[in-house]
Amino acid sequence: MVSLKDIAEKCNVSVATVSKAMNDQSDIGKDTKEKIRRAAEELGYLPNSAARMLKTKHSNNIGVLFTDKTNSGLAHEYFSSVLENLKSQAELRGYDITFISQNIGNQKMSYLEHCKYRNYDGVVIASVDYYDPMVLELVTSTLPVVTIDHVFNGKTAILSDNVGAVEELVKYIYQQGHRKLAFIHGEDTSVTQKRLASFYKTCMELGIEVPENYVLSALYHDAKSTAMATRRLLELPDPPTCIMLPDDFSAIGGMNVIEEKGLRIPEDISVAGFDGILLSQVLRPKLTTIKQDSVLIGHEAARHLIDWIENPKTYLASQVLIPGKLLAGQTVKCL
Amino acid sequence: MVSLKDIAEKCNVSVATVSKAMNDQSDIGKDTKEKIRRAAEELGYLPNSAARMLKTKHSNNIGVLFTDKTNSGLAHEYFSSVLENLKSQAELRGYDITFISQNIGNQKMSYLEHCKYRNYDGVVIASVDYYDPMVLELVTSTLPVVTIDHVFNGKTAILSDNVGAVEELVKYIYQQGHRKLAFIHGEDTSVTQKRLASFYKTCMELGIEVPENYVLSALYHDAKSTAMATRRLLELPDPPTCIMLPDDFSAIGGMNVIEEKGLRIPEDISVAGFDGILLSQVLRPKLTTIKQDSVLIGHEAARHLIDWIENPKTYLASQVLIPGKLLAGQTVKCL
DNA sequence: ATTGATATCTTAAACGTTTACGAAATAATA
DNA sequence: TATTATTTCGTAAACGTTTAAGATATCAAT
Repeated sequence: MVSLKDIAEKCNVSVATVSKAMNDQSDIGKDTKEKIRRAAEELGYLPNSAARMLKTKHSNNIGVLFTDKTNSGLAHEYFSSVLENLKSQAELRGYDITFISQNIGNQKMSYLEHCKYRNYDGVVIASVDYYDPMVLELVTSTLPVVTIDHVFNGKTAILSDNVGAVEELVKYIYQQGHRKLAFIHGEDTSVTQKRLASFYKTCMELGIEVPENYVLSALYHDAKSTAMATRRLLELPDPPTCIMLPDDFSAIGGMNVIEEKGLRIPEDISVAGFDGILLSQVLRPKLTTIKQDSVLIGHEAARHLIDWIENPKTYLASQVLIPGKLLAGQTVKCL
Repeated sequence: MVSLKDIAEKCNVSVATVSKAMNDQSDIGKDTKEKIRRAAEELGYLPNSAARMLKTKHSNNIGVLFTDKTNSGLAHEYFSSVLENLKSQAELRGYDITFISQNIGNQKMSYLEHCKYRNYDGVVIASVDYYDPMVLELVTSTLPVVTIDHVFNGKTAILSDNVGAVEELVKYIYQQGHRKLAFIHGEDTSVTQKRLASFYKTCMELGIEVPENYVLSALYHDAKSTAMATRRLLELPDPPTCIMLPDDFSAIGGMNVIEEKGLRIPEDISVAGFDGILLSQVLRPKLTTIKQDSVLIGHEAARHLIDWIENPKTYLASQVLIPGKLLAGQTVKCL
């Protein structure tokens, strides 16, 4: 490996001069800078991140914590899209992305310890168990942390506007004439709580009564459990005219049940999804859903984190609300 | 940060002793080892990866090259699953995973340069343009490299058995009585070429003639283009009785077209997918497809790469064929 | 008692950078 | 001309490890 020393010898200058020349410091003459840069080019010089990291204490590397404990994680199109865009934006700003894990070499360590070991400049957390003590340890550290769809005190959070989205969706369904609205939600998370609260609140504002048995629990990204919940709704003595399903993928489970019962969507019963993944726009009938802006969410996560990293003194942690967008498909009938 | 030096002072030994104790070297006494370990624990010692990397030249870090140039990439369930399982297996073996990009800090660099800069111990490549000069540069380097679904000389490749899979699928369809088999393939890649060749070969062996207009080109993971291709097939004077579609997701496009034409699957026409993603098992009718074992592929990629990294002298690059599995659904009718 | 082997620890250099500080040369100012 | 400022470069230490080589002490064997 060719190092600064090799360049220094070739140019008859000191190593310090070479270092400063490569970093474009102001105290090196213009012509020597030229000379050094040319020599570096010729020799095929590449800086050594380890040495640099050892001195400067920063790594140009951000850690991401994604887990797949639930059936979400990387397999979920929403999160993989967030990750993809986080990655591309980070790359533009000159940062690498590596997954935070729990052991390196043969040494077990906590998430935070991993971050310190690798000298990550910052961390983004998404799709994890936010009540895991190890996650807690991480977010209570002094590292710049941005979380997605969950807020922690003193850290910035990028939040898909679930409250606004559900409100918009409910109002849209109301406008189509529906008054008997059911809601199947996913497992209990802060996101679920927001959606559910927004559902109740909007219904109340619109003067819709929501029978207790119109609200059921299923699992995100799980066709089977929403199929079961949907069946329960259909067998009700007074079934709803429209069902809001946990997400676009699990919606398929619900739609299957409906069609197996000989009912037609949306003529006999309406449904709506959530997420706005590619799938939703390809299904027939096209799914009415809310598109979560995973592209912007990924970008903003990277942007905020790197702003924080690079201006730790002036950066103010905040909550960034990313609006969703109603995709009116064909699954909600106008009564 | 607490370093070896701090421990050394506390224990009245030299830094070297501490280092060797922590690395469980044989030339340190049992009781001093104990003492040092305890002190390390008490002080909350964490090794510094940068310093370690600087000396040892290895990083316990592997680079992965995934791109999203096509509409595949991370958004594709197959690849995200491969990545997920690559990640989990690498973690078990004590390696971190970071994405290979093209610029760090404000410095543009090639993939290979990135790898050298970060001292990656090895690289896995998947879902990229394998003819990109920068990719070529990477695979012709001396780094341990394992590629997925593409083979390079001297490197190990983890290959989903596309040839065997297509053969199995075609034979299955043949057994169901079909003789007029159409094939819509994705964009031209080595995977596509294998599938296509296997399709032709198997058909020939079975004595099936394949009219030229039964083989059409579309795009992977793109419902619209396969919809178009499917339409072309349906409008043929002598249409096929079964259509093999590029993959499970794009299959939806084809199935939509068929149903829009008033035809029923599989009563009027049969279809088959490829990939075996979750979606395929949730569609109604359930899709007949080939499941690519993305879990094993991810695991094997990690296993081979790390074996290579840890035994560079004895490791022999090879090609690992991972069999697929026929998932017989309901979309291929028994004639 | 001398030698050699073994076990345990230390010394010191090295990895490739960055950076505070100082030195020398040159230019500007009084 | 003498002084001060400016520009440009070098010295040397530091970051936290690892490791070859050496040192010391212990112990067994001759």
